[in-house]
Amino acid sequence: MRPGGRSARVQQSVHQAVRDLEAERGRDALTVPLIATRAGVTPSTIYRRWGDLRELLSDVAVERLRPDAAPADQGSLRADLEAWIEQFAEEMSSSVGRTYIRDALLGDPEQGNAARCSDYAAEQLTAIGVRAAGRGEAVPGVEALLDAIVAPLMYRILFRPSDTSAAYTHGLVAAALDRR
Amino acid sequence: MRPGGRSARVQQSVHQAVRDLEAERGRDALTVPLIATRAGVTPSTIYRRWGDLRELLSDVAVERLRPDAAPADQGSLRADLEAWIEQFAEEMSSSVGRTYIRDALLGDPEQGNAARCSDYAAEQLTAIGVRAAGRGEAVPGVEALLDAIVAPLMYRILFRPSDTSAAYTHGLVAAALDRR
DNA sequence: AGCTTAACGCGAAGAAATTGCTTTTTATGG
DNA sequence: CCATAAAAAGCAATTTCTTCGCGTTAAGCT
Repeated sequence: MRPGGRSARVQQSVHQAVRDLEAERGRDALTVPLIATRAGVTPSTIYRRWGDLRELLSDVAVERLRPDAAPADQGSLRADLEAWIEQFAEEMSSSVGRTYIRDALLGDPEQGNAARCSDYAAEQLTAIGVRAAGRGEAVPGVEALLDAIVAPLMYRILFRPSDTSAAYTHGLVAAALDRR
Repeated sequence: MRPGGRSARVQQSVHQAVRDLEAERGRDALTVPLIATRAGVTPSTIYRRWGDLRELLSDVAVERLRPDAAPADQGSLRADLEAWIEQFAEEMSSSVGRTYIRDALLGDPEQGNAARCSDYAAEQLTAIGVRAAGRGEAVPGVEALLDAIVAPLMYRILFRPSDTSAAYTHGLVAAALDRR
């Protein structure tokens, strides 16, 4: 592996080309030759590095799913969770959000990219949990929060076009915190 | 749409070809022309009917994910749920199971096939619930069961290569039933 | 039975994927 | 600091897949 120099430039310009073309022509119009041309690279370079279009899109999708800020402090564990999951739901259930999730899941035989998505959520929840513990609040484990809050939401988004409103997500938070 | 006659035969032979070739050469070796030849059909027929390989694989995957029997009666709601989710987890977390889930999810812009997967689980849970209600047991709603039992399991399978053992799934059942 | 038209077959044209070979460039060790 | 081994990218030819127009077949309907 060569992390720097030309390789880095190629990766960057290819990723940028994907983002640009996605915005310009829509995701379904993306092809490897098209991306390669825009990035100033030959198609074989992309095929050799990423394998196929799906894996490339998967990489780009994971980057876009990375949270850009720490979860906001609302003063209490419950409020922090409610605010975070509400925003999370909004992003993920949108048309683009769903597409990114699916892309991240698909082009990824080794499950690595999907795991990174879950790690992002876990990191955010951990930050919320640490802050709450600092306040002296009782905090469920991250696993429990993933199971009770993130998983039901993602299941709905992926499998069932159904309610993902704040009313619903807040209910998930309540169920997670009010458990015996 | 023409459900019968030649169309039905084509669909059947194409689906059969997918299953056969999948077993013979592995899923990654599948291509539209290969499937078409095996099915005794021209490639353009497949492209016209299914659009692309992903949608075809999605259709086949959903069929294979359809439960083949009603959930077994273990004498109580808790035991029924435990037995059902345990078997469900075993099937879904296997290598083939995960592949089918991903295929069903991916080749499906309209979300129809993914929804059918969820419907299968909902049907099974409903059957268990109706039986338990007949015994006079208190039964959570299907939505609650999906959120509390199915969703966490599927999230783990899709996003995090982690524990999906009976110990874990039975814990999900306990959490679902012991909720206030 | 006859009619309409959805669905399939065929073949050509165009686009994308794969691969061997060459060239460039990075990282390392003298 | 240069030499060198090897990784990564470029190039081009080949193979394979995809799309599309047009003719043919056969469901479904009256």
